[in-house]
Order: sequence, then structure tokens, then C-alpha cells
Amino acid sequence: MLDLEDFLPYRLSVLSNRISNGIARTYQSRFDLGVTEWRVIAIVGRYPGVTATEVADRAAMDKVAVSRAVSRLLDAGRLERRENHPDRRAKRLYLSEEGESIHDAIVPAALAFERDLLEALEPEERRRFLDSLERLAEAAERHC
Amino acid sequence: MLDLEDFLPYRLSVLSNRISNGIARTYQSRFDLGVTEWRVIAIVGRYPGVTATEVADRAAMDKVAVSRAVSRLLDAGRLERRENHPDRRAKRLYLSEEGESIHDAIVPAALAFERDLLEALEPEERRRFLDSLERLAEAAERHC
DNA sequence: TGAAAACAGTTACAAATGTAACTAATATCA
DNA sequence: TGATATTAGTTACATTTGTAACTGTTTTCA
Repeated sequence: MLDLEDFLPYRLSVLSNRISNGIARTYQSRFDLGVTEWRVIAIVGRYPGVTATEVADRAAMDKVAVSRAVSRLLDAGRLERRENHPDRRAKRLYLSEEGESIHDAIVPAALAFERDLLEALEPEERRRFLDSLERLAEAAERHC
Repeated sequence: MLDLEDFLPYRLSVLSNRISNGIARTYQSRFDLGVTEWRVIAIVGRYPGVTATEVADRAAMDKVAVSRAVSRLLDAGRLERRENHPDRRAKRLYLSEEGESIHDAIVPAALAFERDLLEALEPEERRRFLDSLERLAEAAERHC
């Protein structure tokens, strides 16, 4: 007998969607920004000069999704792209001034959201939880 | 500074997608079944006679998604639909024999998958983890 | 060297998903 | 009662996402 409401994969999926949508609401309408675009901005803000492939690896996103997000961000003037010598296949990505200002507007709200969530747990409980989450992620990687 | 790899919403999203895709692999190609269809089968198997709206509530799915999944499952002969007296708007849903056999084939694999994951945690750690997950879900609901 | 494989990124097409408007049935309450 | 609002489910349309095939570039190694 499988009770969906008690089933870990289902519970994780509901929680994850709820949180992602909650954060997304803070930037989607305000900046006309999708979740994948936001992730690209987050990665490029953290690692200026990354290539699209590196973004895909770091964000666990499909390279096609990254390509699309990058091209929308370029069109909107939120990213800049420069040559990557000597490999001319890849291009290095940087936030434009506008990209920076979006990044700087969203990051504090995102971190505050995370903090609010984690404050539902006692410090010790929180430490254990994040630790267990890491162990589960490793188990899932082994298993999939 | 936001480090995506350490950011809880991101970690949950990656883990959840990885697990969902891992389980989905066990039924997608074998039964030509999508994730939403599988969820409908799980709910109807657990609560025979539910209506589509109740499925949507229990599975945290959109009613449009449920409607589409139900109609595919009906076409494939995996669900049956009977009148709901006296309210003729809603219809009661049941697994057909074929639906039952799909349900019974997937449930053990899904539960085994969950068990394998949770065995990465000690029993006490596991109990704490699931408890914290519940607290987080409540916090997210309050916050969103 | 140079043919073949691997890689970065894009494009094109198919499938999944979200939003809004809709039909038909039931509930509300002046 | 009967006009209005609400509900169950569907349909239509737009957007997002996944998969496969593609271009151009670099690497590999016989």
C-alpha cells in the first residue's frame, strides 16, 4: 500500500515546488524573469566568466535550457558574452550592469526566504537536517 | 553572496528531480506512463471512488493536469469512471483490471526505491529527518 | 599529418504544463 | 421560486521543457 502523502519522493516534490514558486514570485513579475534565467544569473554572478557548459554543470540544468536562458538574457541586455581564447567554441559570460542590479535585488530576498524557512528548525536540528539531506543526495546519485 | 550549491531551495529541487526521474524510469518506458498519470493511479489505487477534484487536492496537482491524465488513462483502459449520485457534475474514479495490474507492478518498486534512499540514514537520523521535513513543509506553507 | 571522435552551443520539433475561458450541474438566498 | 454564485470538469491557447539532430571547433591518436 502506497500512501502518496507519506511517500518521500512526493513530499520532496511538493515542498520543492512550493518553495521554488514562492521565491519565483519575488522576481517573476517584477523582472519578467524565469526560474532558469534566475539560476543562470545566480551562477554567473557567483562565477563571472563561466561558460554556458559550466553553468549547466553547476546548476544541474540541461545545456539546451541554459542556451535558451542565456539568449533571452543577452537579448534583454542582462548578460555579456566575450571570447574565450584560445577555444573559440565556448564564450565567457558576465553580468551586465543591469544583470548585476537584478542579481543584487534578488539575492537578499532569496537568502531571507531560506533563512525564514530554516528558522522553523532549531539550530542543532537544522544542522542535522542539512547533513541528512546531503547523505540522501549522495544515495540518490548512487542509486540513479 | 549566494552559492547555489549550498542554497536549500536549489538542493531540494535537484534532489527531488533526481529521485522523481529515477522512479519514473521504472515505469515510463515499460508502461508508457507519465508522472501525472502515475500519481493519479497511485491516488485512485489508494482511494477508490475518488473524484478528479479530490485527486487534485490529494496529489497537489492542478485540476487541468488531473483532467488530462484521467482522460489519457480512460483512453488506455486503465481507469473506469462511474456516476456520482446525486451530484452529476463529479464522476467517481476506479482502477480497471489493467490499471490495478500497473499499480501493483509499480508500487513495490517505488517503495523499494524509497527504502533504499532512507537506508542511507540511521533509523534515529531518519526519524528526525522526516520530522524536520514536515516542519519545513509547514513553514513553507505559512510563508507562501 | 589527418581522419575520427569529442565538445560547445544552437536549432527544430515534440511533449508537458500553466492560464483563462468555457459548459453543465448544483447551491445559495433574497 | 428564480436570479446569481459556486463547483466539477473540459477545452483552447500560450509558454515551458525535453529530445534529437545539427554546425562549427578542438582534441585525439594511428
